Amino acid sequence: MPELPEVETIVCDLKPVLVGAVFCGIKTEVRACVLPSVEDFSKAENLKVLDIKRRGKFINIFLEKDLVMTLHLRMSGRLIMQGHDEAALRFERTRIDFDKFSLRFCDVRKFGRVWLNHVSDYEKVTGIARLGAEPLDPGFDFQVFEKIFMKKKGSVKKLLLEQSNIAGIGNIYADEACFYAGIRPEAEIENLSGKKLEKLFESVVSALNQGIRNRGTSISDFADAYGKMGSNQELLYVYGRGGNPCMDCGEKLKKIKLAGRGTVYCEKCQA
DNA sequence: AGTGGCTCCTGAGCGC
DNA sequence: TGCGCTCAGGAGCCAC
Repeated sequence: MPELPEVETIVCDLKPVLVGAVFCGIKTEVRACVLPSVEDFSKAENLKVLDIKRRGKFINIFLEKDLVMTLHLRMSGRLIMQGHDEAALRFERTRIDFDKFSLRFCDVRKFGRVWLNHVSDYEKVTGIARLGAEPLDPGFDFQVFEKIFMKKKGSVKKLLLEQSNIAGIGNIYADEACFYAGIRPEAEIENLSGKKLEKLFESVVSALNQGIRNRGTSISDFADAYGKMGSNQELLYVYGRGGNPCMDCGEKLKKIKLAGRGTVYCEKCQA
């Protein structure tokens, strides 16, 4: 599923091609996923793309006339550049046409969303306004991290997954970060020592950066803007490996359900 | 106010 | 071979 590193990969791929392109129209087979409505997007026709930026797992495409197109891939979304005349891709739900190419939004589960809003209210409408810290910002240091989790209650994993704390972490990188840090996902955050919390901070940042370096984790659905797989799945220690031996100690990895998500950890390495 | 659980959705994988 | 069941889960929403 696309998390911060996957979305970052797509945005970096798209940026050089998309900036300066002209929006020509949108077509969809899932009307409920295009907001406020397909018809509403006609007001953006013939407008030029000024910039594209990631925020958490959201993609924001800034257009002329203070309009913003926002996309969220949710669980199974892909965003792939194609020529106008190329056939629809597998599970293609929505196509966003620009003058020189078309962006195909493929999404098995139809959870993905595309919005068009004015810059003055896009953050509120899309939920971006509720996002917490951006973990790749230069200002995101341990002091910031510590402050976020101070006075918070609940399991480490649950808090990492809440987008209002830190934006962009999903199930894969939450499990991996917990493994790096040697912390059990179900550990209560208030019981962590300062040293452990610092280790968790470093682990979160390095798990995300490793994902970006490897152009994302392609477990089942993810592909970059050119339709190519990432390679980070080859470097995962725990996610998706329940029942297999721990790569560090050989112990059988444990799989549980936590915060409603499949969760894998090593009972020996993660105290 | 905060939280747990339900909901959206469909393909893959499995047992029989 | 094919049917039906279970699982995967990001995030909004609602009941308590």
